[in-house]
Amino acid sequence: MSLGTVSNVLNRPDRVSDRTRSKVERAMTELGFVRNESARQLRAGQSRVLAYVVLDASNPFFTDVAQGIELAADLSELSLFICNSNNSSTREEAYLDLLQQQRVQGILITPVDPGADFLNEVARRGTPLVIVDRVQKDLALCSVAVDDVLGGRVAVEHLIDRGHSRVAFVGGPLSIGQVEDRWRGAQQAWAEAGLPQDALVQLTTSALTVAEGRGAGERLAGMPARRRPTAAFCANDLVALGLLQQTIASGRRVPDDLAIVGYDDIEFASAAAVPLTSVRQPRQELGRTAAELVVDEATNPDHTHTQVTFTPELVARTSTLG
Amino acid sequence: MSLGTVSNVLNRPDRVSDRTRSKVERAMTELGFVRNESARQLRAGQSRVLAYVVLDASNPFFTDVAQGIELAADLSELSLFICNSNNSSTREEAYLDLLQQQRVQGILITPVDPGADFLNEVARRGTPLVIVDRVQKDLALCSVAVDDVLGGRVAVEHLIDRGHSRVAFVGGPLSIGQVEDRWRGAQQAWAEAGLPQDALVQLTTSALTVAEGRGAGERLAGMPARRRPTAAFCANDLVALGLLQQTIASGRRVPDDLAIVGYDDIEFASAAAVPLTSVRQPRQELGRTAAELVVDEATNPDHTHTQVTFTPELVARTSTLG
DNA sequence: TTGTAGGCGTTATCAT
DNA sequence: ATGATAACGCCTACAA
Repeated sequence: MSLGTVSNVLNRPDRVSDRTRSKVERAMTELGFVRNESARQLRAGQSRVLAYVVLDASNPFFTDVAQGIELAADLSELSLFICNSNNSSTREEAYLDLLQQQRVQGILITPVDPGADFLNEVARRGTPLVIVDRVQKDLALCSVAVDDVLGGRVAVEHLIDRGHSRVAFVGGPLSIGQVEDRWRGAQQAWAEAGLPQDALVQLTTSALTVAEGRGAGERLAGMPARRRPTAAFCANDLVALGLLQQTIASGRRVPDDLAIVGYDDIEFASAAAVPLTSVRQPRQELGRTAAELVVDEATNPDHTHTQVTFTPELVARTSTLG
Repeated sequence: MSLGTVSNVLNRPDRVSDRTRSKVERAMTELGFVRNESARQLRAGQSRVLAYVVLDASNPFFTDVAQGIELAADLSELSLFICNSNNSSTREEAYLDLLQQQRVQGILITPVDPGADFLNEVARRGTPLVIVDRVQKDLALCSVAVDDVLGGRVAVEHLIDRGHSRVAFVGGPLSIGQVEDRWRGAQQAWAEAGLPQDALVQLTTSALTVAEGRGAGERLAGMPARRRPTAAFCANDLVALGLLQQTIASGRRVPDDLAIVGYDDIEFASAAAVPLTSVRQPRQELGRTAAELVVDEATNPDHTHTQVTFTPELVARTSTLG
């Protein structure tokens, strides 16, 4: 019995006699043999792993996207590793290096900065990479995104429809592309309605978290009543939930004293103190599509880079409807 | 210029003359060279990666645990891969196989079934493994957990203190160890207060999700008023939020018509329709401690298996205090 | 059916 | 300062 035979037991069991095979198998379990994936991969040249480098693993929006990716990965019999960059460029780049070195089949990423050079660099070096939740301007990469400018528009148009003429945009930092787009959309809708520019107030937060939303609520409450907005459009649901919570806790009412629109329509939005009006993105589909694109890029020689854009949709609930 | 020199540029740059070194480095970036981690690892025998196999990536409780793990992993300069078993034993086992084969430094896992043989098997085969959020009965493994029986007790004691004498336990399936423990704790507190056994009603759900919580709310509402509990203790916050939402949506009031206690104290608990009383677990610390234990097991030859148990703490809010 | 040999990319040792 | 070489574990073509 030789080395090659053992390998055959693993890879072409039919070529091995029953007796030899069972003998080998017994030995394996007894000795606790575990295939060395590094060696296999070194020989094979590629792995059966996808990775999703996510901006914030604790934001339910991204875990839903991840679930969509998993769905598609399962169909292609690939495993998914989730890597949390936690909004840090440094961490993000470290993960990208590691994943390339591991020769994963493909990388999905919601990047801190979609303009960063090293993203294109990854693809140039041969690892398929798809941008999730951001459009890529230059067309050197695949991307799957939702039209955030449009999302910002529909949110603010809804508030205008409800009669609000003094509105706050709550979110930040603006260096986050998603935030900037939503803000731009908000401004467009505002301008088109012919409302005075200074009646759309920007309340910048330093992160898109519940805690920052609460803080914004305090700042809002501190404004003189005359200048105080009667409605707020938040850059995501976490901020909106924080704002909602702070507003109610301080004795003001939603939507009577302050109407609130969120963004993402995470599951908790409808379970909030006051069910939250929000701009829904097709989260799972975003993930599924992105995964299909990496797989295509990894396996189809005729792959062409594709930019998919989904359309967001306003879901109106009590927080604006009273 | 030979192969060995190139390797030296990468690993001991000081042994290479400046001219050669820069020449090699230039070539590398031009050609888009990427180190092959498989080959490195094959030679080195081990990797700089930890993995956390999590039960449900979309439950904020687990993402907070993961954040704790990341914190500790960073300190040891290890990367963390998050793998979502999504409550499936099959997926869980597939991930475990893959990770062992990849020779990761260590595995952290919140298992579907902490009694499963293959968990011990992993450790026996040489990959350090720590159980997170479950105690391990036999002491062959490290584990970090919270005393869920105690958690169940304090939750129900709190409700008894508030004067409730007919309480529902909402959660399931009971095959989930955490659920069973919390239910046991609830029963103990109930018995010790001398209350009639059948006044502690069990409302079983098929999963610990918001949707299941809503469903339980409907069943609760359907009970005849005489027998209907005046309070509910939910096996986790997701269920509690669903129940809360359904209760309010159907026009009943919390806590007047129904008091609710959740479990985990996730961030959304305090932002809920009615701020949720919940049993807090030290989530980040759970993760941090677990990571420290795997690292110890991986690096310290004198490592001894340790079972760490944390104590939960009741956080009383409006959903029980009115 | 079973055994043998070469090579995947990297690193460390040893010799130049 | 640089170059040659063996070894890590696995897989596969080929030989016996």
